[in-house]
Amino acid sequence: MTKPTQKRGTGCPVTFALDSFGDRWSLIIIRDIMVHGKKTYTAFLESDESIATNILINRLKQLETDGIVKKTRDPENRRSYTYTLTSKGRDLAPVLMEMIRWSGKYDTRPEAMKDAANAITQDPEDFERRLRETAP
Amino acid sequence: MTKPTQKRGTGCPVTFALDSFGDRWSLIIIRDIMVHGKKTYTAFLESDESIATNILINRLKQLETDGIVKKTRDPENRRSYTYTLTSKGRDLAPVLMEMIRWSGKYDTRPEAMKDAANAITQDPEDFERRLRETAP
DNA sequence: TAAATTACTTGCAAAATGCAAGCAATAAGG
DNA sequence: CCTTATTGCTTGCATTTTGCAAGTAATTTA
Repeated sequence: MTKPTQKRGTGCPVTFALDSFGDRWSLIIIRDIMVHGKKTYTAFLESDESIATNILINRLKQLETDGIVKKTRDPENRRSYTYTLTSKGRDLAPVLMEMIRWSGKYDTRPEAMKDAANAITQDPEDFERRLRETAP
Repeated sequence: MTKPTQKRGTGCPVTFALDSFGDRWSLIIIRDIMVHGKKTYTAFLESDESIATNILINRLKQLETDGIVKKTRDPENRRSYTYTLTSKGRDLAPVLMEMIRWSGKYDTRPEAMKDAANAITQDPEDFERRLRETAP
């Protein structure tokens, strides 16, 4: 198994956060759960950014180890697993929201999707509530 | 020169943000400017996380390209340069703050520095104002 | 009972990161 | 001024991480 990113031992909160989810993929997975309501390995694989299978499983394991994601069996289908956020994971909603706001302000590309940023501006509490419910 | 992380072409705001600063080092540099008032190449080199020289210059160039950081000559010392945040860079303050809050809640290590998280809880507006001023 | 689904694993290539050394332009000290 | 120190880099190479393509095992569906 490929090793997850090594953690740095300083007490800095920014470093702690980066060591937990500051890589190219972890927050994409968290977004897929929070924003798109995805729950399964194959659902994560189908996202626009096309993560590789080995990286995906690696990040899922790391997020599970860090207590951000929880893996349970799907009672309906014994070959499927359900990945959900823990409260530690749901508490990343504000981080995600501020990133979305920032991008909404500075992403000038035509393909930029500003809907989420606008929704946050209109009613941030409601947006956060919906993220935490792990929409949709 | 080593190439910076390649950008993904989806319109997703989370992806846009990650492509701008979602690597192991960019936010550490931004933290050093905002939280510790660092301005120079050598000051960044001296941070606890010990970034390599080639990576540092690579990230500074990328942050400059992305309009997050601005590089100017130091009028006092012609061999020195000053790296400062643009307004686009200063607008990352809320992202940094939410990361600090999250770490304040979940970093249980003895070395965890919770001062910043506590300060944010007590007076978030003031904390943000000070970050934007590029304290100290 | 054969084919499809789901969740992975494995091997290898490419890219990013990290380390150590060196270098050029200034500035400071004797 | 002439040597040494400072500042901001660059370069080469080893290590680590990422990415791609293929394959596998346990179900489940047709």
